[in-house]
Amino acid sequence: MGRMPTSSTTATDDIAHSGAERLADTAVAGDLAFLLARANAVSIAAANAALAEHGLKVRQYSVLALAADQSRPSQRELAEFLRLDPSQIVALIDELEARGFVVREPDPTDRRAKVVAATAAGRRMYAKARRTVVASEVECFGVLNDQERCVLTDLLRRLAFPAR
Amino acid sequence: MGRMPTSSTTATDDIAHSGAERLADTAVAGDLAFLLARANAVSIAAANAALAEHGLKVRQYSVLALAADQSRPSQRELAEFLRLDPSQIVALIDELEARGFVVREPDPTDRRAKVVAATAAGRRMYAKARRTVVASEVECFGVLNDQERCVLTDLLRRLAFPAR
DNA sequence: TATTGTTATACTCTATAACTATA
DNA sequence: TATAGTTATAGAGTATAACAATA
Repeated sequence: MGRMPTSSTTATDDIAHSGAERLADTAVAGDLAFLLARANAVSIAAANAALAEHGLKVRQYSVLALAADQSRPSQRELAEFLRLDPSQIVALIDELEARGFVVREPDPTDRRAKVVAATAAGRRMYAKARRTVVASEVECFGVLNDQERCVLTDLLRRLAFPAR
Repeated sequence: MGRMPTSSTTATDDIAHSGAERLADTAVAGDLAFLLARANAVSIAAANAALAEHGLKVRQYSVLALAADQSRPSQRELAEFLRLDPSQIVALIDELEARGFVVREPDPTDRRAKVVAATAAGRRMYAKARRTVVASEVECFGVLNDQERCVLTDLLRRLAFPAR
């Protein structure tokens, strides 16, 4: 299924409208790729709505989260992990850096590489943003119980990081 | 998580590179929204690679599939079901119509609406495209067994079409 | 007054190739 | 010769508002 649009609707908006319901019995509606795409669209809409109050987009939030971790990722690692082109990472970090949330530090072991690290302000922003994202995920994924979310996490992890 | 890019890599490309592996233990990597986004990116890449030989994009394939069904969707229904803006549906159908795969028919019950129906050529193309898409899904979702795919379908359906 | 399809436009995201500095 | 980051740019996707025809 295609990349679905990031709607600006809030997580509480009604999402399956009457028109779409009539199509819910088609073969497409049972297709795993389609359901994955639509579920993702719902999830992104919820996360974007939650992050808007912090002036963050979901993409920047992901980078900030990885920078706020102790993992000290290089830009190349971020690109691979987030499945973005390295050239896209540049702008993403430029903006986070301009807002004082992350810094580029030289990698002592490879002078070509730059490590992305969160500043104190970045960690604070991440903590704040994370709370609203978690809240939005409760709305979004709360239709599943704890065990179901565990099962889903396991299944998705295997799809997201297929063994080579 | 952000909309992830549609890579033009084939489904058999190695997807979890060495760089990304180091980040696989971060909090982000266990986040449902992130895994959903990344699994979707993997799935889309596989489907796009499969559809390229038919000159179709995954978005057009979805519309064609729904038109080839007996469901006779209106453009508005397609928009809601696929979570696209109605204005995007126009160009999508324009192209499918120009290639002779679908036609816009007047809805006898509402003269504002247009029903999208597949032509014979459209149904043939859909049948052909479907075979390669199914094959690509085997590659993509084949890491799960039958039962796991069933469970995943159920869980995703509830996320994709949350009760109102 | 509201809805369907359409057009137009601005904006964001994505893909690609080239360049620099290091390895 | 290959890799990390960067720049530039063209193309695809997305969001928004307005319009004519119809309800």
